Amino acid sequence: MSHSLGVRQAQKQKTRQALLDGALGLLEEQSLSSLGLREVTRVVGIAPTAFYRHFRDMGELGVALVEEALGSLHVMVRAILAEQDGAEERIDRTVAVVEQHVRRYPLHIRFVARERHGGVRAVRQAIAGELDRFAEEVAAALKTQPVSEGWCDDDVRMLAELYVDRLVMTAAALLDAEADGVEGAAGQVVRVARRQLRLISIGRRHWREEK
Amino acid sequence: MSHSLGVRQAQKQKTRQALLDGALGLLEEQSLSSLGLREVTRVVGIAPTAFYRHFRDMGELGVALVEEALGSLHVMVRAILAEQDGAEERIDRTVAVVEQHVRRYPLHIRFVARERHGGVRAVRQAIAGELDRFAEEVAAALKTQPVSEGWCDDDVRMLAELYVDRLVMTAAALLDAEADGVEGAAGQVVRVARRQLRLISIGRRHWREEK
DNA sequence: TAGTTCGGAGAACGGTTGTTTACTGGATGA
DNA sequence: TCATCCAGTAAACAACCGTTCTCCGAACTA
Repeated sequence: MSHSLGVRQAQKQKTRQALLDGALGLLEEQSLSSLGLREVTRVVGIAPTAFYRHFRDMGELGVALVEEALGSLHVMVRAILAEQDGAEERIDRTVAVVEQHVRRYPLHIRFVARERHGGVRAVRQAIAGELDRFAEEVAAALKTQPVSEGWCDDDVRMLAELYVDRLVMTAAALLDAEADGVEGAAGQVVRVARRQLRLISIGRRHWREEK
Repeated sequence: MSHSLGVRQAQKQKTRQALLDGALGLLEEQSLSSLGLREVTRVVGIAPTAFYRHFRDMGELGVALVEEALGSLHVMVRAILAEQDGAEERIDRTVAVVEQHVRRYPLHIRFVARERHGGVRAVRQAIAGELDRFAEEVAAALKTQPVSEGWCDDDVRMLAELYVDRLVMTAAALLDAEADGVEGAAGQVVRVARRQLRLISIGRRHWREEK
């Protein structure tokens, strides 16, 4: 396999990616359900009708964007879960990774936060499903940690969901803070997020001894 | 003051409310930035041009909806904070109130969850500001509780934000669960929410003794 | 009662939308 | 080399959009 793709398919994937990128850019300042097919093709520089060669409608493009956006998030979470330090170091590292991810993929974060409860059903479901797999992955990692000894699977899962939600919310808040341009707002968000994770971590350590 | 309002103004407020209600209904299945002016007036049963007698554009109507929706949320939170029972009873009561609120004002909840990160800047800012006042109110209530002794204001505030976010997320999840129609999904959400609040509550009790 | 105010109606505007149909020309594969 | 495929083009369609301007009639005010 000297060339994994023919010229034909390579070019097709190229304009497909251009459509995704163009749409993602436009979605910085509007939501998916108001994004027009013509608007996207205009930005990409192709004829409106060419859109149909790649997606049936904007909803399908949205679902493709979900896979792209949450794929990059998966990388982020794996980077966090790989750490084996103490609780405090892990928290600092977690928030730092989130911060860096927001700076690298701001449009992805914005898209996920916006369309998670957005107006397109198929996209909402795609995000929900992906975040679900996400929580499952986090739960599996939490389970291996010594602190989780004696925890039932349901409790680990609810903790994982708490973490995932918090990470997404923090990322969105961080994005808003940077967009507002208020000096120091981002730093404030980071410091609050650290303390919130710390409080959850404390609750986790004392979970078993209560009931 | 036998009649607080003339027939004129009363009728105006009536159709204004009809516009808000009509828009809110349409917003169940789409987002604000894709909602058309004509679409709303058509549902209400008035001429498109009459819209301008009440709002400059859809963004302004959105901001008005924010005030209406979060006004009802304020009532909910006050009901929660008024309780003076033990931690466990308060958690059960909190989740119950949220559950009942979701069932009474599903469209308001949907709107807030959707437009919190939505495509209309003015509406986003209105929601953010309202949730901020919200967190402040919760923080003030938390501060009076014995558990908060020795807490600095910043820490109380970060806890309040954690609670507010959690409540909004729970309400949205509850709404989705009921919309999906899966039997028992709502109950599952409620049980998870209770345990998450319990874990946060435990973290809160052991906060001071760490660090 | 006479004059004014104003919420709403109606028609018309230029512009944009999604989608269809027919077509072109270069990559593809026998 | 030659027939086939297929990503992208071009034109046309009816439907809808936000907005302006003009007018009406009922509620107000003096």
